[in-house]
This record gives sequence, structure tokens and C-alpha cells, in this order.
Amino acid sequence: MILLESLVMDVSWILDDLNDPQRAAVTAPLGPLRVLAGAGSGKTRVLTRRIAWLLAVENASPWSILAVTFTNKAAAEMRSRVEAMLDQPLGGLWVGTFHGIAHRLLRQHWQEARLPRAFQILDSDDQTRLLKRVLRDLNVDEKKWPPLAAAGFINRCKDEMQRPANVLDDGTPAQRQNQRIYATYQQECERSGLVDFGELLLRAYELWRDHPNLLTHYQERFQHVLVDEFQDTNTIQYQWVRLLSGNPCDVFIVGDDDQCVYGWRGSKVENIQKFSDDFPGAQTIRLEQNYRSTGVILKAANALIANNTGRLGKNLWTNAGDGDPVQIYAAFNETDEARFVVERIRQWVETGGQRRETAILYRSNAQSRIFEEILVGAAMPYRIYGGLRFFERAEIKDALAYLRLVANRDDDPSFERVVNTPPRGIGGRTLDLLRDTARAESCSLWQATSRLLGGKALSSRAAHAVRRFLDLVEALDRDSQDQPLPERVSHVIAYSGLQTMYAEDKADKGEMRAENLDELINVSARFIAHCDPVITGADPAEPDWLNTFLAHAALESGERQAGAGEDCVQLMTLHMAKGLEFSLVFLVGWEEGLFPHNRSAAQERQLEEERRLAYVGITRARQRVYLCHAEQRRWYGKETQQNPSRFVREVPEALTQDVRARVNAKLRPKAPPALSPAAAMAAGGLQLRQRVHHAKFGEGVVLAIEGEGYHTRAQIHFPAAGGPKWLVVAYTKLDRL
DNA sequence: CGCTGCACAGATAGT
DNA sequence: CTGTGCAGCG
Repeated sequence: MILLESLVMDVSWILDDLNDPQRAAVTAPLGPLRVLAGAGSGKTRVLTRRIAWLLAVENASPWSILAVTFTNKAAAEMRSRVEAMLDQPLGGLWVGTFHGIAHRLLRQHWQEARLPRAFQILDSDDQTRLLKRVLRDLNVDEKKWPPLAAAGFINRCKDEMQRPANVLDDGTPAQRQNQRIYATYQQECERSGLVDFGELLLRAYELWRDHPNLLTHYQERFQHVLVDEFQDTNTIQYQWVRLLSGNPCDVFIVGDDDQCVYGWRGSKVENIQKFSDDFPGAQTIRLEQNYRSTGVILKAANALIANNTGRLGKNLWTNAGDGDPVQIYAAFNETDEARFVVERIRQWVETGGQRRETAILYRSNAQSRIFEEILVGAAMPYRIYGGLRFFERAEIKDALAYLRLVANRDDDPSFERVVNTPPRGIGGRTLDLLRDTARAESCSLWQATSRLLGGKALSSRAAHAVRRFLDLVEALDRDSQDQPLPERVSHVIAYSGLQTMYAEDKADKGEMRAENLDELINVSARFIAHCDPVITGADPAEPDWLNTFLAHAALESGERQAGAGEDCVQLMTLHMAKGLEFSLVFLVGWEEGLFPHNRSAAQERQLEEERRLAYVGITRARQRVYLCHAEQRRWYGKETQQNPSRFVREVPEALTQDVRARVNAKLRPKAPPALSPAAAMAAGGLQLRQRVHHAKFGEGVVLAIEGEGYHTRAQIHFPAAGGPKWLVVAYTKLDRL
């Protein structure tokens, strides 16, 4: 094989730095291939090299390759890596998420998919809002049938490729009710030209299933299909890949069953396990050498994941030495935990480490708050990923709703969202009438409103207000039609009255919201500048920028790149951290109830998924990992006692080291020594901005004081000692200057 | 109709 | 603690 290659051409640039199994995967003969790639074993590298191999050695056209990833970020990175490697843009190459690719197909074949040309995408928030309305229409009590539960049911159905008609009737009233809600919701979506995330996949699947000529076209075109993170595919994604891969097929899938953490979204770890059954002749290659972590980190991760059953099994190993033990820190409470972490990062930076090489990983976003607070206090640059994203902000959704109405008048959720935003005198009564009419005539709210305006049903005052709204949207459309997108966005924000409404809102966040609206204009301008119509599915000849942008807003989480270049501590959920690596990793909140989460601990299947998440967390670390848990934590505003997570115990003791809580131990409330009068005076007498002297740190200034009595801590900036320090006042001798 | 204030429930993860 | 829903007043 090697000999043959050297005769044909020099392929060392593709294969040089690969180990044997990696090379075997990259150069494998065409046909179904499964690569089981452990954490840190060079998975992404193998995928990108395989694409390069197909292009350079197998003479594949970029046109014939489809690569699927799970996040937009991963897709963008893969494309740029391959393009960099081959030193040329590869326009014909399709790289994207399942949702992105499905969307592109539906835009291109909207007629065959029986969708209106300007169909819009519902994000989960939109979906829940729409469901609330559906539940009201069906007279279902929201208390008994939470909209979120209904959304869960519908999404599960779609993930399992079930239309309302083929939902299994198990005879329970609950199932019937859910089915009824699903059917009504679906009708509403159809009428409004709306497609939710699950629908994107299901429609794309049905598009091919019901149009054999289209399917054949794509089967012939995509000779080579590559799927990353295959362990996270759900039923419909799996079937979609099967449908696309004709026979013979070249399907190259990469995944790690131990990193399947999206079961809640319908992903099936079985998919990667049964691949070899469904794709005859499939070969399997295991990548087991880890290039990322120390021996101790790998052993810890291996020991933990060994508690799971039904794994495909692999044995991760490394050439690297053992390295430091896993550090375990038992914090008093969440504040102590955060202080400890930030202090250790400060030490890391002090000894020459980079902040961007450190990560704080938590189970749920709510945990980020306290870290943010402490990081701000320590003046340490940080970046939080996830949380409330740009396109999810209320003011942005308002603006997008106007834009969506401009694109498609029948978009009922958008209509409802802004019909009275800013307030123009359209209240609940009027809206009820509009809804009833729409329902009675099976038409959209927009159409119902137009009809009502022709009759006498509306009071003259309501009719006037409603007419103003319709005229406004028509005018927004007409007056901005010939403008480029950013001007259009700007026009809509200004003339809809949103800009004024938020600018005049003196309450807490008005000003920031007005700024965000301005930012939306910039975002749309950047979108035009950087968007590749080929990637987003726009018709390159005559892109419908408005629709393309609206789809982008729904599909792309819209995290802001600002500050990405700065050297920042990285904060994110364990889920988001999958695929990333850091030198120093803090895994925080390892407490029963929090991680594993309460709702997952009862069921073995879910517990195993939590364990895989723990595995993902540990294997993110190159050099050193900390497991932190707090004994007490504020939850829902009240203090709760917490026990260490079982996952802490599942790391063998021989690999761990307990961090002795020095200063922090003294803070524990257990039998606190009586506060001496002198200490009380010392604590009470300290003031902000006061200048003090410390025997070791020299002169300093008090930046912050918190706690009271015995617990009082002060943050004091000591220039001579290199920055601010938190001191327990009762234990510190400070001279006031 | 629109606003304010109060009661209440609710938070795992993300395309 | 925070966002949402609903009642009651201006």
C-alpha cells in the first residue's frame, strides 16, 4: 500500500504525522467504515485527512462529498481545515449540521416538500409559545399539560419519524391528548409556514422518501458521506444517512460511544453499535492512543467509565507520563468553590500559564453566575459560552418577528408577538376575536384581520389600531424592499417603533436592549459580508437575503465572537466542552443531585449518560484536573446540604489527592470559636477604600468587604504583593493607615 | 386597554 | 432568586 502510494504521488502531507490506525482509517478503501475514536485520539484530524485523501488520491470532486457535524462551529472548523490543507476554497463541498443541510435541501426543493417558499424556522422558544396558544385553543389546562411537556412529546415523535397519524394509540388518555395536541400544533405550523427543528429533519427525510428521482440525484451526487460524532445521531438522522447512502456507498463515520451525551434529544448510542449490521461489509477501526492527557487523567477517566455497561469497549492509552494526581477539593459552599478555582487560576497565570488554557466546566448554566461574580472581583478576564444567546434576546426576537412578517404575513407566532409591541391599543379582547376568526375560517391571523376589517365586527377604535398595524407591516415591506439587508433591518427597527420603545424604556435594561437592536444591524451586515450562499442554502444566483438571514438567526445560536482573541478563562457546560481541550480543567459542582442531576439519577440509562458526561469532562484535560464539590449550596434561594457526587468516588483513590482546605476550613460554621472583641472591632472597623498595612504584603487598599462578624472577609489590593487578595479579617493583623 | 403589583412556579443539556 | 401569569385599578 505504502509502496503504491509513493509510486503514484507524494501523499506525505496527508499521512506524515499519523499513527498506524489513523493512517489505516484515512487510506481505507471506499466503503462503509466505522472509526471508534476515543477522547483525544485525533478524531478530527482523521476526518479532515480523509477528506483530503478523497480529493487528492481518490480523485473525488468536492461536489461529491458531504460531511455532517453536530455544531455549526465544528462544521466551520472542518471546512477551513480542509481548505487550508489543500490551499484552495472548496465551494462544492457540503459541510454542515444535520439541521443546516436539511434546511438547505428544503429551501432548494420547497415545492416538492410542500412548503411555502418563504417558510420560517421555529426555535424552541417559538415552539413553546405556539404550543401555549394551541393548548389554550384546545381548552387544555396549562397546569396539567405544561407546554414544555407537550413540546417534548412532539419532538420525540419527530425524532422517531412519527407523524400525528401514526402515533401509537396505547389507549391511555395522556397519549390521546398528546396526539391531539401534536396534530393541532402541526396544522398551525402548516398554516403559518413554520418548521421546527425536528420538522427540518423529518421533512428532508420525507422529501427524499417521496421523491425517488430526487433521492437518486443526491445519491449519485454524494458518493462520499462522512459523519462526525455519530454516537449522537438520533433515529431520523440515522435513517437519513441510510437513505442517502445508496449501494454501493462510501460512508465514513467517526464516533465514541463513551461520549454519547445527547440521549435527552433522542440520540441513540445504539446507532453506532448497529452500524455494522445496517451497512454490510462495514469495517471498524479503533483509535486508542491518546495524545492529549497525562496517564493519571486517562486512568481516572477509564476507571470511571468502566462503571457503564454495554460499551463497545476500548482501551485508551498514552505514551505520556503519569503526571499530577487528580485534585479533589471539598468546598464549604459555592462561593468558596469559586474562590478556590479562581485562586488556582491566578497561580497558574502567575507561573506563566495562559488563561485560555484553563476551563471551568459545569453541569448547568445556572452555575456560571457565581464564577462570573468572583472572576469580576478578581479582575480576571473570562468568557462564558452558552447561556442566553444573542438571537434569543427578547428585543432581538421582536425585531426578527417584524422581519418575519415582512417575509411571510402568515407567520402567526410573529404576528402575535408584535401586534401590540410597541403598544398600539390592541388588547386581549381584540386579539381573541382575531384568533377566533382565524380558527373559524382556517386562515392565518393576518388574513383573519384583513377580513374582519372589511366587516363590522370590530369596534371602530380596535379596527383603527389593527389597521395601523397591518399598514405598518405593509409599509415596512414596501419601503425597504429594494434596500440591502442591513438597511432593511435598520429600517424595520426604526419604523416599527421598537427602537424608540426600548430607548425610552428607562427601566433596568432598556438602554442595553436598544444597543442590541443596533447590534442586530451590524450582525446582518457582517452576515452579508461573510456569508457563503452555497453553505447557507441560498440560491447563489439571486439570494433571498432576508430569508437566508432569518434562517441563520434560527439555526445559528449566535454567540458573539467579540473577545475571542483575548486571553480568557473559558466557562461552559460539560456538553459544550465536548471536542475541546484545555491544559487545566476545573470540574465543578460534583454533587449528588446536581451531577448526576436529580432527574437522571433514578434511571440507569440516564445515569450512564451522566457518567459519560463526567468522562467527557475529565478527558478534556491535558495536564491537570480538579474535581470540586461544595458541602452547602444555595439552590432556589435556599441553602441545601450537598453530598459529593458518586462520580468522585468512582475515581480510584490512588489517582487522587485531596486539596487541604486551609483558609477555607476556618470558614466552616462548625463550632466557630467565639469572636474575640478585638477581632470584632477589627472586622467592624474596616472601611472601603481604606488604606491598610499588612506585615507580609505591605501597603494595600480595601476593595470589598463581605460577610459579618467572624466571617468578615475583605478584598485588599496589595501592589507590592501583585494584586488583590481576600483575607479573613478576624485572622489578619492589619494596621490602618 | 395598559400598567402595576403580587403570587406562584420553576431550572439539565442545545440544533 | 427570577420570569411569568393574573387580578385589579387608573
